[in-house]
Amino acid sequence: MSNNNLIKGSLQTIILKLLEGNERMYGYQITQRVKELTAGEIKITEGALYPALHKLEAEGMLTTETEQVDNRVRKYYSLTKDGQQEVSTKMTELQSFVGNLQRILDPEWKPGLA
Amino acid sequence: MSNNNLIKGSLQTIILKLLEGNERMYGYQITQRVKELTAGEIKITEGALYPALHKLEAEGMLTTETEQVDNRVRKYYSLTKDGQQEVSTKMTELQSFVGNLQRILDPEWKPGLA
DNA sequence: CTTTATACCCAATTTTCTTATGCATATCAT
DNA sequence: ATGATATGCATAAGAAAATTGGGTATAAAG
Repeated sequence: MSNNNLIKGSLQTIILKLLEGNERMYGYQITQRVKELTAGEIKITEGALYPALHKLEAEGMLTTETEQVDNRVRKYYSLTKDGQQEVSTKMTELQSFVGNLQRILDPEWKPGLA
Repeated sequence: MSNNNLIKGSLQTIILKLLEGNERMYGYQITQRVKELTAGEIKITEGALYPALHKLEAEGMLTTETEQVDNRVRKYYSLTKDGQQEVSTKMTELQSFVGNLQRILDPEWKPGLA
């Protein structure tokens, strides 16, 4: 788990969005899913992930259930009702931000044209 | 200059890219240009901008020339040769990151289809 | 004469991430 | 058997990059 960079603040959105599509996931699984979806280009570090998960749980966005698998502990996270709301909010914000970013960085850019 | 959200990590890229298209710009002008390009949705705070400009200058990406305009000081920033190189690097990194972000957040997304 | 705009700057604090650990089990290769 | 890799959780020190809230100064507008 190491070297990425760029756009602090998108980790929460990533976590919430993945959980929206998966009912429940555990931490390690999230790191693997992100690695898989980005062909290894984005690696969520555990030092970033677990504090983020704990924070989201503390804020009432996630609930947890712990299970024993092969003598190892697994902590599953699921969206709460508030969490489901928050996915939409965060996604809107992020997509809006990315749109604005494109408008600044690429004057030719129009939505819908790559 | 106040309340936005989400720009962590992209400010340097924004500054460099704007300067690439403008020969030289001064700080206040950058804040106005960004506001204009994003219909007021992204506002660069001065507390973020000036430290970023100074850092880029210290790193040799920018050079400055100060001018007197209407008894007010203006500090113009221009890209150095290293700075021009850096624009490409940073743009590639950012576009790559945004692509990966889309792949995580929107499984339907394909490059070139919005 | 106060607000708004122009124009620069800094310091304290907060948020978020990196880096480096620590613990524990299981599997695989040597 | 033993050391590396994988699975799985977690925390702590520090860096990086913002936010927030000042400060200085001129000029125009109300």
